Amino acid sequence: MIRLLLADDQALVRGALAALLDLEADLEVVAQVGRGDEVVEAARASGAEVCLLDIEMPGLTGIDAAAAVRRELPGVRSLVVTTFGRPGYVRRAIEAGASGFVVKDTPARQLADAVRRVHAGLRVIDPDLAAESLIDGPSPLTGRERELLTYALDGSPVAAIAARVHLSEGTVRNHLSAAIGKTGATTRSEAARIALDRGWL
Amino acid sequence: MIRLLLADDQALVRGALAALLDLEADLEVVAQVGRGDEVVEAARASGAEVCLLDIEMPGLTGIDAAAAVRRELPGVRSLVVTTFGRPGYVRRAIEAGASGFVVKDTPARQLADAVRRVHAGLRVIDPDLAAESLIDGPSPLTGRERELLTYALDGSPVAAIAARVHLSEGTVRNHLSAAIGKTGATTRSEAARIALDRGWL
DNA sequence: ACCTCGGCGTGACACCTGTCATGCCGGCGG
DNA sequence: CCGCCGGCATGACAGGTGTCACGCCGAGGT
Repeated sequence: MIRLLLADDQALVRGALAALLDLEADLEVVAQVGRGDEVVEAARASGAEVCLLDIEMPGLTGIDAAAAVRRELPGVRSLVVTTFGRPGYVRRAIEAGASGFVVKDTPARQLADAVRRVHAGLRVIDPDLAAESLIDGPSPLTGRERELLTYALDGSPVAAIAARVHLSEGTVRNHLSAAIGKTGATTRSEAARIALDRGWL
Repeated sequence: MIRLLLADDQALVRGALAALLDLEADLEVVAQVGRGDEVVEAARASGAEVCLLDIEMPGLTGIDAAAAVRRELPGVRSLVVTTFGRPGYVRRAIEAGASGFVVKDTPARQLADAVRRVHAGLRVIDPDLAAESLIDGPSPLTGRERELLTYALDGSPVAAIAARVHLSEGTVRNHLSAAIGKTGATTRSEAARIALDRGWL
């Protein structure tokens, strides 16, 4: 009997996944949480062996939660399940100590197998995403560039960003210009969108 | 026995919802599709009585699919289930003839009840969203404004948008300026993001 | 110690962008 | 019929934006 923890902020999806996995004779969902920062505590309390983690969660992302599980509960394995197949996510999830990475549009029947493989100590990674994450490599953005791009995501004017990070407008423009070059974009909004798509933020 | 059709582009979520709803004694999932433009045909072939429709789907949105069901199969009711609780979505879903609107972070056990209510001819609408969609009213954007905003979503320069719709750059700037005023934004990217959040696009 | 290199920060310049005043056109009520 | 209004289109002007050349500093390599 494999003991499972489910973490997803959408209650409907969480409950539905629980129903799906409980149908398997050798799987048992022993805990469900809706926030990333509740994962470690719930896993410890319930004695979970495998954690199914969504990335987009309040409190802590699924990737950071996987790192926390790795650190606090070394025997527990993590399987990251997410909506968005962003190449950078795969890399970061694996570096954080996750044993597997699956996107939400894989067939439902494969999920239980993925859980079993992870529990057995194997790695499970979506092959398309693995290839994609290899070809475009790790994020080329520097720390400042990444930070300023996240502020630029909502289309804020340069002046607002400059004030927020206590920098000259010229400096902000310069970092963003570098990011525009590295993403192949022509405006900072486009650069921010591209970086987000690739999981660089 | 209520006959259900499930439409969601994420196979994992679709399968999980099927598992969840099949647990109910009086519900039966008779069809599953991953595209909006397959809904009507599958509903007809399977004799579904209620359609559970996600909004974000390839081919046709869940809202447009609800309208198509309304038109082609008048006896069949639609329940829209979506990730994003955007006020404009509720209004448009109801106008399209959907009988219910539920967001994906409602508790799983309430979903079956929502299906039963819709099947019985009642309306099921998330109360918070209903209130929100009333206070900020329908979209104040004109046709052109909405069109140009969608093109501005990815941060394209004005020149690119102007070329795409065969208009002068000045005209494009003017429409976008109007949209900026109506959304309370200060840049077109911000305006596009706000309009998207409210379901105006 | 010296050099080099990459990240960071700054200001000047050319260009793009948002605002405004203006005009055209179709629909609607007096 | 006529005036009025709202949507659409355009160009001029002021201000915001991306690019560039430059300088500073700390981390390796020689």
